Amino acid sequence: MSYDFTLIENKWKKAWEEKDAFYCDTHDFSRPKYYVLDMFPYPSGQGLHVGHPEGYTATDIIARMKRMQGYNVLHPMGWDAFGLPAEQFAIKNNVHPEGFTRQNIAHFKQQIKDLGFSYDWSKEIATIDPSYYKWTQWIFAQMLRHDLAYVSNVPVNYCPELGTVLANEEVKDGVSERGGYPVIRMPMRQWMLKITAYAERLEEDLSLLDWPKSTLDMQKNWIGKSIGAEIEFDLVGGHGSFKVFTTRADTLFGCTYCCLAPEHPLIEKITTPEQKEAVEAYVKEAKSRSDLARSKDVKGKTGVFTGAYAVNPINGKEVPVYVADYVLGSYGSGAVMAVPAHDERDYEFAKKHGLPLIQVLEGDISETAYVEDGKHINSDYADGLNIEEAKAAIISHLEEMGKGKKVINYKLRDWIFSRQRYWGEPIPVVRLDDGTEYPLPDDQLPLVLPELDSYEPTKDGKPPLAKAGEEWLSYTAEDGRHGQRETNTMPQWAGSCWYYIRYIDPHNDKALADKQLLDHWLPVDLYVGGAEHAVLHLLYARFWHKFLYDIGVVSCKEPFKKLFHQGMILGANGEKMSKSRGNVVNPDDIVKSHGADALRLFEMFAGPLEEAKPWSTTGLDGAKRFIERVYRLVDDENMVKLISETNDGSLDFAYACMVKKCTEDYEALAFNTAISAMMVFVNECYKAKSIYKSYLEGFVKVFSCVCPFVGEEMWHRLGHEDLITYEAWPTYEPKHLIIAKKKIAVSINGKTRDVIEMDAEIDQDGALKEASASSKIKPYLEGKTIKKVIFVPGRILNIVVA
RNA sequence: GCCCGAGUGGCGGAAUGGUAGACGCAAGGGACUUAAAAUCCCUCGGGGGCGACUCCAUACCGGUUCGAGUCCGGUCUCGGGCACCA
Repeated sequence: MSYDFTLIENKWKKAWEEKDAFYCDTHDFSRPKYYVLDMFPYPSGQGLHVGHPEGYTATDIIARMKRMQGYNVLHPMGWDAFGLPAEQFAIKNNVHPEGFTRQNIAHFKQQIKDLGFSYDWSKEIATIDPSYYKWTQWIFAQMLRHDLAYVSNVPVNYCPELGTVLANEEVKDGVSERGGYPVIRMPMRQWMLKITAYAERLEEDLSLLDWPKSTLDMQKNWIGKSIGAEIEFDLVGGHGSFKVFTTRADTLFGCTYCCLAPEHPLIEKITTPEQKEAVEAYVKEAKSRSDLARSKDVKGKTGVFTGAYAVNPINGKEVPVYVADYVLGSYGSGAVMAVPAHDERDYEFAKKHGLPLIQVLEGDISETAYVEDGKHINSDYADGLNIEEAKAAIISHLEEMGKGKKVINYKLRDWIFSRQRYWGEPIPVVRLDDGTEYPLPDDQLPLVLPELDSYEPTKDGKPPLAKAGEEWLSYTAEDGRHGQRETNTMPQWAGSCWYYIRYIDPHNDKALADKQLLDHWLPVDLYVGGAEHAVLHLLYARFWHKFLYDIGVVSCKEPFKKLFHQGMILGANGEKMSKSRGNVVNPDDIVKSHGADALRLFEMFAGPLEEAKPWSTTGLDGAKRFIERVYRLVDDENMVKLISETNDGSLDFAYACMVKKCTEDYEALAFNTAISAMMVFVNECYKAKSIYKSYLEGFVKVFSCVCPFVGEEMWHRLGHEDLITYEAWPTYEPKHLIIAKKKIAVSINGKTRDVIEMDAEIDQDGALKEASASSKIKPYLEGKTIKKVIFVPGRILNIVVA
């Protein structure tokens, strides 16, 4: 009977389900906990992609190993189910998006089960369940009560094609991240979350995390902490003052003009009548320009003179005030002091508009601004100082005058949190007739999405929920106050900000989750998902977690202790898989043709987990061939005969190596090398005269983490009634790793000239003696003097001669 | 432009500063078979030599070291992220 993967996989899939094999009793605190989490998928209409099983297999291997190591393992799965594609499907077919979404979830779930992942389905959640989004809404209401949510009429990224506003993070190069549609800037009433209030902690606590360096760097850059100074410039003629932000206060003596952003409130006031027309025209154009147009002419450096002058507080010099759109209204104070000699942008602007340069650091400024460190000149008391010294001197001088101080700025902006869509969590707020925003009391949550006749926005651009009818829209509070319900919904990110919390206690209707359980289970020990979420989801989730920490819901500062990004599975041609390239592989087909175990093994063996790896049909064949080779150990008559209850010692070394390597490599998520160690062991088994049964069992345990179906079948065939799931993780005798004879490389002046087998315990003199006797070494030593000998026990002997 | 990361056989990839190419894929040769598949054995970075051997080789240039794919400095190429953040 050869390897019939379909039979084996169906058999054990059924058995696991019947025995509820992967159920996790979260109340069992008697064993150490391990929480291993996947980024939950958006259940799209296309079903699972071969990219999904990569990360899922990685976490599944860890989950299975940890169970065998005696941990109480929480390994859940759920659905990030609100989202645009379902809404677009609903609009097109005029059906409710929920039906389509539920159908997709069912399909995903079946596909995931077919792949043998050991999820505890009793913990399953979907962000679209009212029992789930009740608590998403609750968190939002709490944020509103804590002044972290507010309404603002801000210039937003509006995407006409999608009919909604997007977060800064959702816009790339001036087009929507999803779909690539043009985005324009226009002012609109929006809900905002004050993520900026957490900027410092979001930056600082990155140091607590075991995350990929690239992701930490990306978050750091996104938060964009920058230490500098705020300096006040008075306007000539008593029109008040404005503040600028600079990280180069040391160059203040080199300031030759100032620049305001087109959005700056002072512009209207200070512009002289002669300049009025030009300034108004410039401001009007600058405001209407999209981000895309702005970013396209970075080189342009346009701007106009306002006619006003400001006083440089350090030396009383009057400098002209310009308005230019290279100054951003939303960063710092929306105004800068320009030092063209030492800032590239100011240099460009000054050259273009004929403004003077004052050099305050030694260096060449004939072609470009000089931005390196150096000695200050033309700077009065700061002459001769370097950048850091000059900064300190000038800032403290400004402080004395009351004209400046040290400040910290962040690039991070508040999060635009409302969307003009139907298929999202309704924002649980009523705008009372007196204009206040009233969060719904807890007992009125969840606020369930109302049924509508159609799902597109209204003709006059209002969100779909505006069509819900007066009965839903009109609201009267218990105290008689009246208002209108909010018709915006939350962005897709909302539900994914806290789902890892809900898995711990998914059916709780009194709280997000029981506090005692949260304290026990958080933080997540290992979180695996795509690098595309390096800033968006992972920053938002950290923000919400910190808020929940502040209001006492959770007791740890960070949600995800260790993070890992799996690399992409590329098409066989090395390009990204996509329908248009025609290189998409469907996992269902592979399960049918090669089996789930082969798919899992192939994806883990193809290369390092974090690297992008091309799909390979022959590689998949190879994976299946290895499984067959493993399976023959318990299936092929001649091999079965070799299995022995007594140990002849022939596999001691190979077994110890395999267990050690696999345990360490699994822990490090280095599955490709762990699998190669298993291959080496299996090759040894084929060479051995007998196979010690207990070694074979240990191997099957390790192997079953990657290939659970065939692993379970082999375990059964080895005579076990119980599932392999909770068997103890294999150990080995450390002494089996010690070998008596080792091959020592002998080199002369660093070049290997011979490899000699020596006693492992041999010392330098002994090794030198053996090496000198070698016919390959002798010629190199004749007539030479040995100047130095380097000996690394068990590895190398290097003889330096001259 | 700035910030990360990566460049190793025909291919995917291994190598605590210590025998470069583990393990696998592909290819070639052989065994078994009426035949095929499967399986098993052998070869498999490049040059030179009948051969024992020998020289070259981890993108490129330099450095540190007894010894560098690995550490340091510079260059090039590719991938990812940010992008007028003062």
